[in-house]
Amino acid sequence: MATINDVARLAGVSKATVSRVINNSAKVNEETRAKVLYAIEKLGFRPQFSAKALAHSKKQFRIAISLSKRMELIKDSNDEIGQFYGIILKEIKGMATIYGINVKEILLESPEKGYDGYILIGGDVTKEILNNYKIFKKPIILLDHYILGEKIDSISPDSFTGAFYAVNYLIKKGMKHIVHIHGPLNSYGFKSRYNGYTEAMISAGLTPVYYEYDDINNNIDIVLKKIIETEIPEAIFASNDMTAIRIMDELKKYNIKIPDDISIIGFDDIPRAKKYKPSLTTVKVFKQEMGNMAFKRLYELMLNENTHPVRISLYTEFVKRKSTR
Amino acid sequence: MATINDVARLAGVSKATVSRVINNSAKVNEETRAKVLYAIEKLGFRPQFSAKALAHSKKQFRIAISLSKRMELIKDSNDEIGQFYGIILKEIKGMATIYGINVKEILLESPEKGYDGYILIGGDVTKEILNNYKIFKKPIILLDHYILGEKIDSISPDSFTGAFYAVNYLIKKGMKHIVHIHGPLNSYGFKSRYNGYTEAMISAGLTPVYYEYDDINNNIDIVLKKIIETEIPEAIFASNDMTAIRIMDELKKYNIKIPDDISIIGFDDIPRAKKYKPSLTTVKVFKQEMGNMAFKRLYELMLNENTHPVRISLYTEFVKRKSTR
DNA sequence: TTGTAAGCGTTATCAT
DNA sequence: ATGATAACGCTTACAA
Repeated sequence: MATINDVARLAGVSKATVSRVINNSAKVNEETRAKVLYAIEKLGFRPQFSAKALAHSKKQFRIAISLSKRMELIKDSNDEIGQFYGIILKEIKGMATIYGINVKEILLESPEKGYDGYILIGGDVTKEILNNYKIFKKPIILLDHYILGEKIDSISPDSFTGAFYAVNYLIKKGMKHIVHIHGPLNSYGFKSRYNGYTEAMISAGLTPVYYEYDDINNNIDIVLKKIIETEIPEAIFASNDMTAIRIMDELKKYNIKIPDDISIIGFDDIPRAKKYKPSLTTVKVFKQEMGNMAFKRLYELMLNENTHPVRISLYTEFVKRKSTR
Repeated sequence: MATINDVARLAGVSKATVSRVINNSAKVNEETRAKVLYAIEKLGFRPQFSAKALAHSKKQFRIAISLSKRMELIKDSNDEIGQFYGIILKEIKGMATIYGINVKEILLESPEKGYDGYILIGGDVTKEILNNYKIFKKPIILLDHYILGEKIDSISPDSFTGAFYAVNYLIKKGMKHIVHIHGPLNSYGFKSRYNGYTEAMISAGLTPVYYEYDDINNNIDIVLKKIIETEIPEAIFASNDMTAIRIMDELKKYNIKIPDDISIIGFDDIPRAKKYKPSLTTVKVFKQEMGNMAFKRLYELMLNENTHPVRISLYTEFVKRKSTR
């Protein structure tokens, strides 16, 4: 277990010098550098991240969190943002405080230079937007999103598995006519839930039925009308809890009983899901943990640790409540 | 940025006591505990992982790495294990040395109690085997594997995307008749590559053609014969480099020219891929980084940090060499 | 250009 | 039951 001290001793220099060599943080005589490099090689030394991080802990980093225009729009009409991204945001800011790091919220569509790292939130990030951040040459995290082909660190819930098991729950209850109402599929999360639903249906020999719902126009009444006009399905699996709740609101107008006439499942487990009558069966997304991991990962990257980009999926949890049989 | 010192000061105790409260590591008077808890709450204190890890760095952990019987079997007939898992293993052991942690290799099928953490390697881990490890109640990492429905930390390459882009490369070259030779699909990695291939083919309007290859019986000659008997495809995408190399060996016997008559793509980028004539076009899996991440994640878990289980996928990289047009 | 030494936030040993 | 203090491995003023 070679430490910087061992290297220093073998190379016959001080550990400060070793540190300088490792980090290229100051001029070092070529001969000295060679000696140090040799010792590092010889001992198989690799700096320990914890020690590095600790020593850095008073360093003043600045990070930016980017939220899209669309979120700002929706924010006014309902509390979707607060119930989901709000929790994530709070965690990130909390972690930042602990680590003594400055956080600024900026508009996703207007990238601002000058931060040590960026967390881009939600499914509105496109390749084009991303490119405008890449040019800053600073670490970037996609939170609750992923873009195929982009080697950018990404943190998201395991939507596929979550959806798969939720729909399977309905199937095991003997239901066959299960429809999926989903948000825009350019959002990776929605797309994965869509895929999870599809996979569950197909492998059970059932026919998937999809309806798209646009949360900006909030056209759930129209969508639902269309669904009901043909036949009331046994269950609806919605892309997220907000949508599920709106569906239930609408269903009440038609005097359709939940869960007796129809079962509803959402996704996210926002606080409201539990309070609503009937309480909403859903797939819990670990929002706080997502925020935490996003922060930690960004912190690692800012300290140049483990820089190979990764995609992190957090396991979800099926939560049975009153909206399903 | 509250530290343990701030908490101690506010609670009017020493930081040693605060530490005892946080970790439940020793008896603490109920009143004192209450004061400390209050201070923690008030200040929003959360211990900093780096500091914790550093302080723990002399603690003697013991971890086990489990390799399957099948790997032992294959190991004799070729160097597949060394070329792929060998690199991963080496990295894990290297990290362990740095962290002063003891590593023992054990047989996957014979779980041994008494370690502080386990890394289970490869696609041979079944739910049943996993259960025998779970009862130890110690952190477990699945390396290069994932089991649907099991909430166990998992590290693997992003095989789907890797395969998708590799096959797309061939498609863009104008090829239409591309077959996939894959290993056992209970291995998550093989399954994902299979899915990536399928997705690429289907979305290009092409028909996927699959052949399974069993690396224990090493029946590549039979498989290849079957393929050629009908028609020589324009390209073969193999589940991994070892298989691709065997295919090329076999192809030479038929005097079929690579890449003129047929293009070959593998997966993994094992050292041999580069040396082989013709050098093998492949998808690079970051083996060392995988080992590194597996170790780090296990270490976190052993220190009770960030315990929510996650799936980590490492981005891959397409490497164009001479075996493709 | 290099070395000395303080300091980062925890844990753990040893007193009390 | 609690406190004082050394130690963990590294970075970074400040000195030389």
